[in-house]
Amino acid sequence: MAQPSGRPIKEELIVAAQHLIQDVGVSDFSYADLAETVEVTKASIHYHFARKDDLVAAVLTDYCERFDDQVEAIPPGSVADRIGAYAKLFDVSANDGLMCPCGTIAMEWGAVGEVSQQCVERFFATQSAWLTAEVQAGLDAGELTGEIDPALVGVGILSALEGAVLINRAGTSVEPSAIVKGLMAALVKAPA
Amino acid sequence: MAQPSGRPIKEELIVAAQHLIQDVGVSDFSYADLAETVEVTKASIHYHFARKDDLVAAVLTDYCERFDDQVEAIPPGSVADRIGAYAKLFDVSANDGLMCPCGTIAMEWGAVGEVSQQCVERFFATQSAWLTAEVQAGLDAGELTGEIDPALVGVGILSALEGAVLINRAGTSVEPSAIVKGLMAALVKAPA
DNA sequence: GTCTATACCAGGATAGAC
DNA sequence: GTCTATCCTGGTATAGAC
Repeated sequence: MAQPSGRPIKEELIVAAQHLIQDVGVSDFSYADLAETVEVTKASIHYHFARKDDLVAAVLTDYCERFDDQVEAIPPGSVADRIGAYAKLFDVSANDGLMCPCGTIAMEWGAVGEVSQQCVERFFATQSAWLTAEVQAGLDAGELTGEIDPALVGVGILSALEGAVLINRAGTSVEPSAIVKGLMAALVKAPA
Repeated sequence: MAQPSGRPIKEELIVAAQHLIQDVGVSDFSYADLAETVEVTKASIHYHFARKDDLVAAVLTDYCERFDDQVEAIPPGSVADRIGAYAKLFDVSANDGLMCPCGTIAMEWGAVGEVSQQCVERFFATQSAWLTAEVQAGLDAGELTGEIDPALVGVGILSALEGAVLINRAGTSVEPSAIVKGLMAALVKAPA
């Protein structure tokens, strides 16, 4: 992938583009912006990613992959701890106040190609499923209590996280993980 | 406001622009799009709203006002019912699958002016406060139970609603109101 | 694989007639 | 208050030299 000598420009482009997409979205970042950040010319970027949507798709693919890695790295433990750790992945402090890239795409849905869309669809489905499974495990283990529909709570936590990231850009300042903790508190059975 | 004869173009522009903003966001809608929808020329739009951000600010002001009206119209009743009715305001089926305009602005934060930003900040603060007050009322009335921090749950429900609207644009198809119902279920004390 | 230069188009905004 | 016509800028993308 990376040449023996010289920096791996393609990777640099993906990283910088991801940052821009998280900050201003797909439509509002330009090859000119990216060129300035990475210190190459627009034409060079086009060499690596002929069309803008190729770059966007590469960014999303990369993001989803690395996100999955982070989720897999969550250590075993109580469901509350695991979901707490998961929620921290969305925190403002962990992401420089930037959006989740998949969240921005959801909003700019019509502005990206099919590859990107499928990537984002899969992301939300995967995260929903992971959370649902955790909630189910919590119920099975007797760690959670009350009227709980695992699938609904799973997608609910994901929604709360995405929404929390969003409104934190607009005056709110409550970390996504704190919000989920607040919602989960009522579901966790008090230890005897 | 509206002329005795002739249609109130300014209102029409605001309504159509709001729809566009909810659909594709601020940056991705153009005066050309709007001109086509309302069947006037770009120049005419500029007569009513000299700069694009004037239009955006007008749209947001109008939206927030009408949203507040809808919230005020929620009938008295149990907290669960009231929050349920509130959540329905966000439903996909009630909004043609469109985003909450304030949600789109939160994402495109840097692309709008101060007036618009303040409007959105106030919106989230207001909604958060309303939900928090309802949760508090539910606790006071003994309707809700468990480990509940009203402020955290209030902003949590708002987050879940905004997030649910967002991910519903990307493959998910669970109504925001259903999600909130699922989260609330665990907080509501079973009737004796 | 990176550059300069440029084609091409669309967006926001303005001027000025009607 | 609406129109036609136009300006200017900035965006994506391409051609072709190095």
